[in-house]
Amino acid sequence: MYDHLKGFRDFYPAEMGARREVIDSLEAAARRYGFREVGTPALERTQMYVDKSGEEIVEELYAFEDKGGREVALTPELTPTVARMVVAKQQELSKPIKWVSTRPFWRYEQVQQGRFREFYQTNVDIFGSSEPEADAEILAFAADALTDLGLTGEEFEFRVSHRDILGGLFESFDADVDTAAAIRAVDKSEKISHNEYHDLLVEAGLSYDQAAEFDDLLAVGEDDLDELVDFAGTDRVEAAVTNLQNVLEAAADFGAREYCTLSLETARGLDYYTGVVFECFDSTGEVSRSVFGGGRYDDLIESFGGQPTPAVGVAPGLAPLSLLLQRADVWPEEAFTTDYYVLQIGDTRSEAARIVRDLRERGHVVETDVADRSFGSQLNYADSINAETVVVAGEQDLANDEVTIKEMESGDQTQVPVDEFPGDLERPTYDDFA
RNA sequence: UCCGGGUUGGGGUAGUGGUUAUCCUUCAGCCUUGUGGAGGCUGAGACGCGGGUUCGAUUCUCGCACCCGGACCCA
Repeated sequence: MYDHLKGFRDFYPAEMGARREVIDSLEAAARRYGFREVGTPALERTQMYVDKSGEEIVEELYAFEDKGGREVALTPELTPTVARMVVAKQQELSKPIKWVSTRPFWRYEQVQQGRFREFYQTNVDIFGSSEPEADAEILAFAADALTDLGLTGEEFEFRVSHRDILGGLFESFDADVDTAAAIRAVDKSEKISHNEYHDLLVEAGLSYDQAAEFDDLLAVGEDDLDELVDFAGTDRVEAAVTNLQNVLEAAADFGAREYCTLSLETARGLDYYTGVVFECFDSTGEVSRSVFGGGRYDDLIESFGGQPTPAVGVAPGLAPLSLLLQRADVWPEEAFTTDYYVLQIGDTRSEAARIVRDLRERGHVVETDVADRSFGSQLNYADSINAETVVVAGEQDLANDEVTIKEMESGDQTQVPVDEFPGDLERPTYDDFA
C-alpha cells in the first residue's frame, strides 16, 4: 500500500461526478460570455515566477532542475502563463482577449481547510480593455457562475475595493508611506485587532493619528465616496473613485450589482493588482475565508515584455467553492445515474448486445453484464448503480421473442416483443409498455 | 516551518502489556439459470510505518507518514 502525498487527493467516481458538474457549470457560464478555452503547460521556467513574485516564491513551488539542466516549476497559478501567451502573440490576437481555463495547479504550502497542494481553479481573464465594462463583465460572469450553481444573493457577496483609492489615499498623507506594506496591512485588517492594524499602518509610515484618520476614511459609505476625493484632493483618487463608481454602474446593467458590497478594507495581498479588486465571501460567515478573488492588473503584461495591455480577471478555486456550496447545501448529489441495465441470462449476448447498442446510439447510459454473474447478482448490481430500467434479455424471454422491461424503483415489469425494443422510441421505459 | 487533535478490516467502531481482536455495515459467493432494496449460510478484509523498552507491544515510548483544525502565507 502506498500513501498519497500530503495535499494531493484522489477523487472516486461519486465525488468526481459532483466536481464535474460544478466545473461544467462554471465553464458553461464562461462560454456564454464568449470566453475561449486555452490549454496551458504544467511546467514553466522557475524564473518566470521569481520575476513576478520575488525569490522567496521558490520556497512555495514544486521547483526542480529538469534533465536538460533547466530550472522548472509546476505552475502555481495561471496568470504568468497567460501573460506570456498574450505577449507572444500580441499582434495577431484580436482584442479584447477573453480566455478561460480550468486546470490543476501546485503549491508547496501547508494544507488546511479548502487548501491543498494540488488544487483546481477556473481562470477567467480579459486582456486589452481598461474600460469599466470589462471589470463589470468579470463580476457578472462570477455572479452568473455562482447563481447557476444554485447560490443566491443571500449566500454570497463580492466585496469590492479599488487599489488606486487605497494607494492614492496613502499618497495624500504628508508621510513617507510604504504603499505595498500599507496595503498588506489593510488586507489583514479584518483578521487582526484594531491596535495591531494601526501598528502595521504606523510601521508602513503613517503616524497614529493618520492611521486613525485613514481607518475612518475607509468606513465611508457607497454614496459618500466623494468624501475621499475631497480629502485627498488629488486627480489620482478622483479618477479611482470615478472608475469604481463606473464599474459598479456597469455591474448594475449587467445584473451583478446586487451581489457587490463596497468594502475598501478588501485589498488582496497581491502586489500586482492596480484597480478594482474584489473577493467573494460567504454571507453567513460560516466559511471564514475568502472563497475566491479577482481584480485588475494593468501592468503585468508590460512587465512581461509586451505592449502595455490592461487586464482583469477572476479565478474561482474548486476547493473553497465546494465549501461554500456545501454550506449552502447545493453541492451536487454524489450518486451515479444509469438509464438502463441490460441483464443477460444464458447465452443471450448477441441479442442483448443489439439492445445495448441501440440504446447507446440514442445517447443513454447503458450497462450490461461483463462479469458472467447470476441473475440475482446482476439485479443487485443494477440497483447499486441506480439503474432506472432493467431490460431482462434472458433465455426464457427470448425463447418467446420477448424481453422483460422492469422499472427498478417500483419493481413493476412487463413483457415486450423483442423487435419492439427499443423500437421507434427515443427513451422507452416501463410506462411505455404497461 | 510552527501549534493542537487524530490514525484498529473498504466505511463506522469496541477493546487489551499475554490464546483465535468486538460489533455494525460493506463487498464477494451460495441458498436462487429467473428477480434488487427482506432473510439464511459461507467467505474476504484491520491494529499506518519504523525504532526503543519488554520474556512478550495493537496497547507504553520516540521518530516518520498521512488525516482534521489553526497560525504564518496566500499568486
